[in-house]
Amino acid sequence: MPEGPSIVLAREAMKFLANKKIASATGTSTKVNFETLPGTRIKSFESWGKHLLICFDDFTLRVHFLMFGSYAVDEPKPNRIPKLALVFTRKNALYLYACSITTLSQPINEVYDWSKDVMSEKWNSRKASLALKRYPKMLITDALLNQTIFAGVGNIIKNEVLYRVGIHPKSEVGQIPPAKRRELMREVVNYSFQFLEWRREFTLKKHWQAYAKKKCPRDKASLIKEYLGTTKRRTFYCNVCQKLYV
DNA sequence: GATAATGTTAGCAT
DNA sequence: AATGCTAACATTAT
Repeated sequence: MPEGPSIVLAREAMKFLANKKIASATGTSTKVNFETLPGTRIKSFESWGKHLLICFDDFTLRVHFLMFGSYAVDEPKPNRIPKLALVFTRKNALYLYACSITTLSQPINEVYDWSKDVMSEKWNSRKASLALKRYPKMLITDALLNQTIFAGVGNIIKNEVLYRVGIHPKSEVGQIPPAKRRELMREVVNYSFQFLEWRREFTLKKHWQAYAKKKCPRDKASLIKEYLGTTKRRTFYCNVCQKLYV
């Protein structure tokens, strides 16, 4: 459930629950003030990168699904204990599972820079480029996963984007030529929105070219699978199609 | 049934 | 002090 586009889908799926009065709030989260919720209404659902934001009048619940988190609308998942269960009416409810929830007391516009979210209409690739300039030795495989630069990009998007633009994951950010860097910036957003549409149609996997693949679709050679970067994440790449800039 | 995976961070070690 | 690494968390498909 975790990458940015999936959070956008979650936000869309929950949208209709805004402005409904909460009848009960329960769950195992240790960071939620359950007793303050009944009687109130969710103002809106927002998202920033991989954060799902449940906005109330004067606070916001920030939900992060990490690797395995999930949600259910109206019908709870059987045999699962939610971190947060919001029941609105006999029919309508929201259940959040295996996620991390925190409460933000500041207005979200003071907390979040929307221009860093690749799924936001306020996304600003120029700012991301400037951020990359500040860390010229950083590997591109790490830079793409850096949520302060590319909020919402996860390991699938990272692998697919690098393959599609032909950049080797071990390339140093500062060595990528400007034209290539611009192409990368374009593809990050382009693929993320394709991800959104393909996931909506349940065909995301079908469109993977590199992620979890064994053969390069262009070269027919083997893709290399290696655990790269500071967080040692699964990385799939083709030594023929993807150019190493060092 | 073991394994590994779409992610992040607290806490310990250097 | 600052940096860096590991363990921990949690669920599901293969």
